[in-house]
Amino acid sequence: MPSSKSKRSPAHLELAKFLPYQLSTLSNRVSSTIANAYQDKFSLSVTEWRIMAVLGEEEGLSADTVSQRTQVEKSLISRALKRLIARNLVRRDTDLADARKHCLRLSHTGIEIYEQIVPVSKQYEKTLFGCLSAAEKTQFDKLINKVQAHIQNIE
Amino acid sequence: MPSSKSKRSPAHLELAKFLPYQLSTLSNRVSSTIANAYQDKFSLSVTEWRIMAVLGEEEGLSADTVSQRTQVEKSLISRALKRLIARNLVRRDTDLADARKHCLRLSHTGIEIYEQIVPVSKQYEKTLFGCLSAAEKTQFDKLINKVQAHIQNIE
DNA sequence: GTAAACTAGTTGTATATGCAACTAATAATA
DNA sequence: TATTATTAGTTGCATATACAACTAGTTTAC
Repeated sequence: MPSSKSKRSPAHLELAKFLPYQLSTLSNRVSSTIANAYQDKFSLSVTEWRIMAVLGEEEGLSADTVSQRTQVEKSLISRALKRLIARNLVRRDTDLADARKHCLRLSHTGIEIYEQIVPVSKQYEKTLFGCLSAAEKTQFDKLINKVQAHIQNIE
Repeated sequence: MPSSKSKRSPAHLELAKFLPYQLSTLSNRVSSTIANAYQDKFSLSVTEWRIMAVLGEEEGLSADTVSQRTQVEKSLISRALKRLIARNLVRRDTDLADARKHCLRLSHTGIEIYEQIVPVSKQYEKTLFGCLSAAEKTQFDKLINKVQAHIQNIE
């Protein structure tokens, strides 16, 4: 005997419980909030800021490496770098060993800006994820990383 | 006495532990994988599919409601609807009570396509998040919803 | 050592996106 | 019942994005 409570449709998707959807709407909300802040306060796009964040962690990377680290398309990196260099936030030197490559680093001004942005970023993280306890935050991070690694594997 | 192990920079951001960044890269990876699948198999963009998913759950919604449910900008909804209606996947009738509003629902063809996509979506969720146990999945969902609600509150 | 294959980065171009201005319909107020 | 304010939806436009083609430099293999 079939269930008395039939579904709306034979195959049915509950969007509210569909992880890719949940993940995407949360991520979009977080990203756009932060993007607005970077734009308003520092006139930087998220891509531009990500490049700076990566270079703030490690100097002398190539554009290609930055692209891999940030998960941003290399053409976007190229155009974003053009703007950052024009604004004198990033320095670019040609690699002595391989003339195709460039060594990227934050300029003096870039470092100053970077150091202004870092606490702002941290504050946003605190505000947006402030409802999570330290344990929950760790848990969240662990889950994200687990899925991240898993997807990287199956690709 | 200062710590013997000084940081690279006074204010420093570890991107690998920065939740907004982690969330964004994971979400982008998941979304683009699924977007490619929808495009290849059904010639639907993610926005188009989301509209169908929402209408598959509830009929007769207005474009505005669809916009709120999907978290997609109303101009994008408008353009995506134009394509869906042109392809005869969605029907649009003018609301009898309020001539500004339209009642949207999946067409007969739309329902057929919907029912083809749902299992594909579910399979993608299973594949992409397959590394998580049922408990972890629940936990992940709970954390996402908690943050989601929190952000909605502070906005 | 030269041709072919590969890699780093840039640019062309088509499409996606999102804000703001707009039209049309309705509701609220005087 | 005019006048104004709101709301639903569309469209204009500027910018963002992404793929693919391209240039230039380097490596590999014959």
